[in-house]
Amino acid sequence: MAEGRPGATPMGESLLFLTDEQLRQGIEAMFFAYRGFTADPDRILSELAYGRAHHRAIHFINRAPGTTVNNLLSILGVTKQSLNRVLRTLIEDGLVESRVGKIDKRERHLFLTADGAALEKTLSDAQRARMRVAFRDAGPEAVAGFRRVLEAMMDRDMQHIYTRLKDSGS
Amino acid sequence: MAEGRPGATPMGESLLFLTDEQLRQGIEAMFFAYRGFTADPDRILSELAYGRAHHRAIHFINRAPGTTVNNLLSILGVTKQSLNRVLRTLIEDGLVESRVGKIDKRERHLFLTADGAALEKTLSDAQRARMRVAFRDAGPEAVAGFRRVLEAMMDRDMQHIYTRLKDSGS
DNA sequence: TTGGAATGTCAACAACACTGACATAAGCTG
DNA sequence: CAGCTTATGTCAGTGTTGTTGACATTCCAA
Repeated sequence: MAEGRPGATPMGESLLFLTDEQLRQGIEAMFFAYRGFTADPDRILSELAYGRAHHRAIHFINRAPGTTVNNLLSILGVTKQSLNRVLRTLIEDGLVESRVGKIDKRERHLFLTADGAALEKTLSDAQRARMRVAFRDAGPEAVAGFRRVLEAMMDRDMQHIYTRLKDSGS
Repeated sequence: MAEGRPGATPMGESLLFLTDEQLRQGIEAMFFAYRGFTADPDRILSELAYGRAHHRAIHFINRAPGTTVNNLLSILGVTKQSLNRVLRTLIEDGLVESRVGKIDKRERHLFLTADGAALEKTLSDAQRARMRVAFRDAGPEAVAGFRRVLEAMMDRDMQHIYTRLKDSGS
């Protein structure tokens, strides 16, 4: 989207939202909001001896059941060792099931068990509740803008992954 | 989930943006965007043997020069031990100066040195550059919505801190 | 059969958070 | 002044999450 009224003055009227001060406020808003964003799930997880990494794994396994380990790695952007530590505990605890691939037997396909799905629901209910309040308070146009800015802030790879997930879920 | 029809929805026009699917997309957008948000500073910091915690300290000391340790603690939301570890290295490396309070000598007031200010500029230039592109691509209305949603997502305490900082900086 | 891909595992390490305990200095209150 | 509180710093231990590097296993494909 290359914008830019051809004839308008450069600083005329409305590039105010691009001043360093405005950008800094955006940065701080991201920082404080992310804390709120993770606060509710974090509280639940800490009582279960799990952390954010477990939440993320559970979230995306729920979102794309049967996903392979490699696919999950590219979504989460961590090393396989790091993910493996988390997956191992989730599998040991009976929240995640790992099935050997039928076509390619090297691959492991990941699924939530009933217990895993229950925890996922608990976590995402809490996180969605906050998001719902924020969305409702801000209104639909604000939500559209929120998503537009966030999407533009992602790395290109993440944009693709995000879009792919988004389209698969609707 | 069969939805769609813009005109005749059960909830009266437009509460579509509050469906679970929409909320989940918002959640994933936050997750992926935050990765992008921290990516550029993280790259710079990793070459200097610093981490995100150092960045946050530097950012807020720059934002509120002379702030006390306790004030910084409430902004960052970590324990004093955690913050102290970071501050100690920054002071040792000559990026931050700690001055005993004149009125209350128990307090330490924190300032960036010239070197500290230089690093702050490097980091915030990188982070602002990405934010600027995202803001420009999304447009002013989207930016306003972005900020409205983020603000509504914060914990109440953080809303107050955020607002106070915002008003002090403009 | 050989090479490479996917996965898993072990070890070591670092950043960053936590709790708990204790020390010091300074301010405040009775 | 004595005693309590506050602000800060420090030490020790622990946990989660990330990293590298090395190596083994399995299995597909050329």
